[in-house]
Amino acid sequence: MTTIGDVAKAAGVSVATVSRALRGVDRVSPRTRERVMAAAADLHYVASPAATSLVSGRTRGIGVITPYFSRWFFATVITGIEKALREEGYHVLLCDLEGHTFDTRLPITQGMLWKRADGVIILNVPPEPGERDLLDRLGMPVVTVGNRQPGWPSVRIDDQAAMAMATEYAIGLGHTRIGYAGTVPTSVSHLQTPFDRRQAFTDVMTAHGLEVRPQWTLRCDWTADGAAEHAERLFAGRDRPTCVVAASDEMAFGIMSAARRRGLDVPGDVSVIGIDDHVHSRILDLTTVRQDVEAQGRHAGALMLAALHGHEVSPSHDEVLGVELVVRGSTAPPATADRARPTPKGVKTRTRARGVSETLAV
Amino acid sequence: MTTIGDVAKAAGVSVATVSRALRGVDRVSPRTRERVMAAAADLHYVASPAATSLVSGRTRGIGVITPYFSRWFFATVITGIEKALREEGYHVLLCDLEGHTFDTRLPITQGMLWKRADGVIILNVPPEPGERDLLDRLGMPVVTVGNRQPGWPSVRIDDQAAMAMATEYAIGLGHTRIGYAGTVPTSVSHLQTPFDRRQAFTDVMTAHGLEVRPQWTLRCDWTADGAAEHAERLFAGRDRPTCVVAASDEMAFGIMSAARRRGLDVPGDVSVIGIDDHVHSRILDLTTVRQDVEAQGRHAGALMLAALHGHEVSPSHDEVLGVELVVRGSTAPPATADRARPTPKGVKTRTRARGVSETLAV
DNA sequence: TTGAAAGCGATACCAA
DNA sequence: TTGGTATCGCTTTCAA
Repeated sequence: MTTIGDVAKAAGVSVATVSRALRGVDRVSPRTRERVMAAAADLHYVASPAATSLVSGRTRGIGVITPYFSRWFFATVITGIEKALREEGYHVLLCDLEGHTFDTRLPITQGMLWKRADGVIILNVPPEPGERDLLDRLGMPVVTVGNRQPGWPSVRIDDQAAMAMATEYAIGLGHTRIGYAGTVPTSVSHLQTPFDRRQAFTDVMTAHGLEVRPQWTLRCDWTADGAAEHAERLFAGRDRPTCVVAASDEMAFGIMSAARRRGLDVPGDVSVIGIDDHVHSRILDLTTVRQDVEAQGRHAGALMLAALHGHEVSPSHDEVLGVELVVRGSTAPPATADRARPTPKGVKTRTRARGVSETLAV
Repeated sequence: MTTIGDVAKAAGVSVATVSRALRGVDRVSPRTRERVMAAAADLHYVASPAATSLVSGRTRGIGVITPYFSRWFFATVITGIEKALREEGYHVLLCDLEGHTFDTRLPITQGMLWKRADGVIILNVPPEPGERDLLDRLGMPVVTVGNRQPGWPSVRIDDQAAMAMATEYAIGLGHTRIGYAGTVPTSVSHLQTPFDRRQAFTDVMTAHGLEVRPQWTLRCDWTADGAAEHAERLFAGRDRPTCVVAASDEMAFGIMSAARRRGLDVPGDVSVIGIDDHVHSRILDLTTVRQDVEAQGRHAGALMLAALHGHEVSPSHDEVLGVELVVRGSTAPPATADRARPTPKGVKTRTRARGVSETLAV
């Protein structure tokens, strides 16, 4: 393993000069620098991050905490984060919480990530109290994605607005018998996204004088399989909704599948709408409210870099990316409703939603 | 930031003793250890990985190189890796190659990963020559997933066997007009999985005296969208196959979608079969050849840990996990064929394939 | 512009 | 069983 000393020897200068020359800072004569660079290249020299980190205090690593790495949404956010960070020579330390409860997390996150990272990006999970303490104590920059946490800047969409858009669209088609998928898990009732989306659904329904029927609310986890299972039971009954609004596209996939398995036509017998615009939503012809997931990751990364570069990032910074309705073939007016306002299948309509409410001040 | 010195002072011992007590190695009197532990806990002491790494030479980080980590397969493998490594206190450094060509990769992988990691796990991509050099020079353990590379142990499935299983099944149903999706990208023609699967398809077809028609071979990338686009063109013609074998489930999704969009019934007019058993394959009722993706990640992680613990891991170690046929509703005998060997839709058949050909010797 | 030397925070060897 | 100390590889004053 070649060290800075080897390079110094080869270039005939001191290690201090090598350090300065290689980092491009400070004054070093062009000729000296050239010699140093040549020697370093020759020897395949790469500075030891451990040594650099020990003296400088920074690691060039950013911890990313995610509830489920393998789910499309999270993996895509992280892709965005990684791309943004890589440009500046930072890298991602992955911390997947899958399979851990609120209680068993701390040891994982603790020594595992802290002290190895210069900052942390937290996806969609609220911090455990011990983690908050730790982060406050360490004073490292934190950015959240997908939800707001007091004291930390965030990047997200407006979950309520997104769900309102989906629900309004369903109602606008003439549906009155509307089911819902995406309840708040009782084990982690503090998850903002499930809570906000359900809230918005209920609010919009109520505002239109429509009833939210408990028996039409699928109490499933946020997976396609889970939704399919619950939806099959729903569709088995005689008294079923003409439309189901799902809080995520993956659940919507499950619902469409269950409907067809029960011999129901989508959208003829039942309409389905989701939120996300998952990578498979186009081919499955799902009407949805689109969010740019990778962009959220990129923005979070940029925010982190800004903080790392010493730019002031306000804890109240709240970057809300826009969403848009993407009408596809899984929705239609209800079979029995009057067709005063038909939206012909196949015509793609796009509606812009709220834009960025506050932009990154770099 | 509390250091080992602070703990030593608080416990009234030397730093050397603190180091020994905390790591649990060496002999330290129980009473001393207790005092040290108490002091450390009190001060929220966590050893600096940088300092530890500088002197010990190890980082407890494992680099994971992946072509696209937001794709289901890769994200799932990485989940498995992360779980295995975390148990032993190792963590994952992500290196996504997406958007990089063979030529622009080295700088990314170079200083970014090397020297920060104790080992590297490479998913499905062959190493760039410079990377091979680097890895050989550094002499760090390497494990590959998804394909074999000379000199490095691997974890994978038998791609040829998997594709043979799919193709045989299609032929066994009576199909003779069979299309294929999953060609080898010309830009990276050395990718083993695409190559092997296509090879096996061709071999099996030939062995049965069946023709592989170029116009029925979809030259698409390995995404659902790409496959859908190409498949729509295929299904637009009059002369179309009665079955399409896809080298991945995601492509199969696209093909099913395209067929239905063209008014064709699946499996009535065209059967579709894939490889993977993607998380959505069950709800989409896709017949496929199942592989345990997360297990591949876990095994790769275990292999890496074994190497790190100094156990001998042979470079020729080749761990081949079994696959199994999962029959669902996307396949049926061709409409025009004689139905001598019908496989009733809805009856799930599972066939065990080759098992692990060699197991990890720890 | 360059070099010498003092840390950064741990580990591990050698004494005690 | 414990403590002193050299050492890991680099950055960063402070002098020259």
